[in-house]
Amino acid sequence: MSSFDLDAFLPYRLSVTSNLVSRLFARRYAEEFGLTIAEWRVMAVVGADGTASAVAVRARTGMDKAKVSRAVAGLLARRLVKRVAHRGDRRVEPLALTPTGRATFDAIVPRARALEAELAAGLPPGQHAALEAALRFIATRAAALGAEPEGGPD
Amino acid sequence: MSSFDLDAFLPYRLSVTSNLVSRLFARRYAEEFGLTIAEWRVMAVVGADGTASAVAVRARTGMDKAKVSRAVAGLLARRLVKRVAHRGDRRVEPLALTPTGRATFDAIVPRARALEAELAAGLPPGQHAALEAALRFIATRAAALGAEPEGGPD
DNA sequence: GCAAATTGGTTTCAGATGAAACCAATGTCA
DNA sequence: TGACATTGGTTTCATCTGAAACCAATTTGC
Repeated sequence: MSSFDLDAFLPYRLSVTSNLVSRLFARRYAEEFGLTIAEWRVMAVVGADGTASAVAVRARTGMDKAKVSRAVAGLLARRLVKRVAHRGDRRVEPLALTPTGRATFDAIVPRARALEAELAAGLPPGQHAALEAALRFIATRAAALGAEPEGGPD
Repeated sequence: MSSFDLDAFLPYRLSVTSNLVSRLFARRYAEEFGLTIAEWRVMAVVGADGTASAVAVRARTGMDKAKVSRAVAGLLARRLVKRVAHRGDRRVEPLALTPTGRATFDAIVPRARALEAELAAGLPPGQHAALEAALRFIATRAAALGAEPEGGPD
C-alpha cells in the first residue's frame, strides 16, 4: 500500500491550478471582449511587438501552428488584426493590430492586470515574483527533460 | 502603446509551464505504463484511498464526470481496476485496484516521484514547498473568484 | 406511499485540438 | 540552373473534450 498523496504532487497541482486560472480568464475575455485565450495571446504578442508573424507568435506562446492559424483567422474576420506585407519574403505574413484592435488591446491590458492582481492578492510580498521564477525554472527543466512544446519539432 | 509583457503574466506562465509538464508526464505514463493522465489520476485516487467512487475521484481531481467515466472504462477494460458493490446504495459503484492494478500502481509511484524530483532538482531548497503552497493559494483564490472546476456545478 | 427533485454515472453531440498532409515561396548546393 | 530540402502557413482527419441529455437508484415532501 505504497501511499501516494496526489494533492502534494507537483504536476497535478500545476495542472489543477492552471486549469482553474485559465477558466477564469477565459470567461472574462469571452464575456468582456469576445475573445478566446488563443486569440488574446495572439493579440498580446502582436500588441507588444507592434508587428509579429505567426512564427513569432508560436515561438513566444508555444501554441501550435494550427491553433495560431485558427486564432489569427478569427481575429482577421473581426478586423482586430490585419496582415501587412513583408517585403522580401512573400511567405511570411506579419500581423499588426488595426485601430479597433489597438483599442481593444488597450482596454484588455488593465483588466487582465487587475484580475492577475486579484489572484495574487494575499500572497506574501516576495512570493509573486518567486512563484513566477519557480514556474519559469520548472518550465525550462521540463523542456530540457524532453517535453516538446505544443506542435513539437515541426 | 500600453506595453504588456506576456512573459511575465501569471496566467500565461502557469499555462505554459503546466502544459509542458503535463506533456512530459503524459509521455512517460503512456510509454512506460500505457496510461493516459486521466487514467493515472483515477488510479492515484483509488490507490491512495483503497476504494473510491467516481464522485470521490471527481471531488479530488476536479476532473469532469465524463472524463472520469471514460478513464474508468479504460481501466476496467484493462482490468487494472474493478467495481466493488456498495451495500446500501446501488447507484454508487466504488472502485478498487485489482492485483494487477496494485502492481502497476506500485511501479508507477516511484517513477512519478523520481520524475517530479528531476523537475524540481536545482530549485533552491525551500522553493519546492513554497511553489506548491503558492499554487494551492492561487487555485483557492481562482475558485473563489468564480472559476468553476471542470464540469461545473452539475 | 408516491410524485417530484436529487444524485451517481453513461452517452450523445457539437466544437476544439494536434498530428500530419499539403501548398506555396525560399534556400541550397552541385 | 535546376533538383531537393526548408520554411511559413492552412487544411484535413481522427481524436478528445465538455455541456447537456439521459437513465437508473434514492431521497424528499406532502
